[in-house]
Amino acid sequence: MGRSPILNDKNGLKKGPWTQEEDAKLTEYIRIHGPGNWRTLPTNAGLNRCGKSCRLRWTNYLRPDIKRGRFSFEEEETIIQLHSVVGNKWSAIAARLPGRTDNEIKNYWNTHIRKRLLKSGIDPVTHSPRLDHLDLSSILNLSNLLNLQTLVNPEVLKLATLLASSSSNQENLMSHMDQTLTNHQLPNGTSMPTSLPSNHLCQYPSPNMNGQAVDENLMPPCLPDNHGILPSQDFNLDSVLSTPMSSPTPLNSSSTLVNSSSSTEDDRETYCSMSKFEIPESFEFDDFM
DNA sequence: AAAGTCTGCAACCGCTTTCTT
DNA sequence: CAAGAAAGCGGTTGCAGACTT
Repeated sequence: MGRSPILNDKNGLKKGPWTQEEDAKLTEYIRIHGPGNWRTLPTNAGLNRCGKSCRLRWTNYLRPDIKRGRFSFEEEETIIQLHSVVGNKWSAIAARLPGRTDNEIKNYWNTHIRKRLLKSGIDPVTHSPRLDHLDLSSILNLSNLLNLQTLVNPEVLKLATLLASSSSNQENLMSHMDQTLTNHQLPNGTSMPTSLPSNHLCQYPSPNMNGQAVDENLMPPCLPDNHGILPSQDFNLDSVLSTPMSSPTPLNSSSTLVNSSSSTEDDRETYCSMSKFEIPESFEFDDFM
């Protein structure tokens, strides 16, 4: 694993993977002088590296408080939950996971969690179910797992059931579901946008309330605008975010709703995370950041 | 067994924010 | 207050090893 073999930049500074000798020099120097002043550190420590590279090596790898190895279930839960609130703010997430670096969390997200969410039919950007990426049996599974009766119009689920048991025309169904959702009053009192892109059925209220198709790449990272996540009055985000996670953090637990017989272990974990984390209506993203 | 492909992750890049003078 | 330096951050790259054909 790692980077290209030894390369030198135009200033003659070494790039690429660190050797044990370099690690030892850096560690020893910081042990004596402490971290900081990264510009002069390489010279003082006898390293032919740029300060930035030294800082990165220290913060991401050599720091003594870094926890290495597999992410625990609780850590993974926390990452998913926090990501649903702050998006790709890896440093903010890392601040709540003692011993984990933002880089490590980012990598873990991109290589493990993101894929698993996609596989489970959940959009890793919005944390909403993606009906366009699910077969209908998955939709039904998903609704059971998430206790989605509160999120999705029962008629939609009924339609999905019907279609799952027959081979009806899927396009017609989606069109019908669209219309159904449009008329559906949301549990928090708001209404569906008048025209919702059919491929974003569960992201309501839609990020684009004008009813135009929404390019998910242009969407902001999952702001707490109820993209399929409903507010909970008794949820206190501050208490969650201000508490570094040293033990399992039971948020707003509804994990008992998870149907243990209807999905894989991985899927259950993912759905469990999705169902446990709820955002208060009064949540202010700016305050958190 | 060899070749090709996929995966994981350390490290780099470049932009933004914060600090210092 | 402005400018430059330092630090922070998120996105991306590219290699080694694992896996598949």
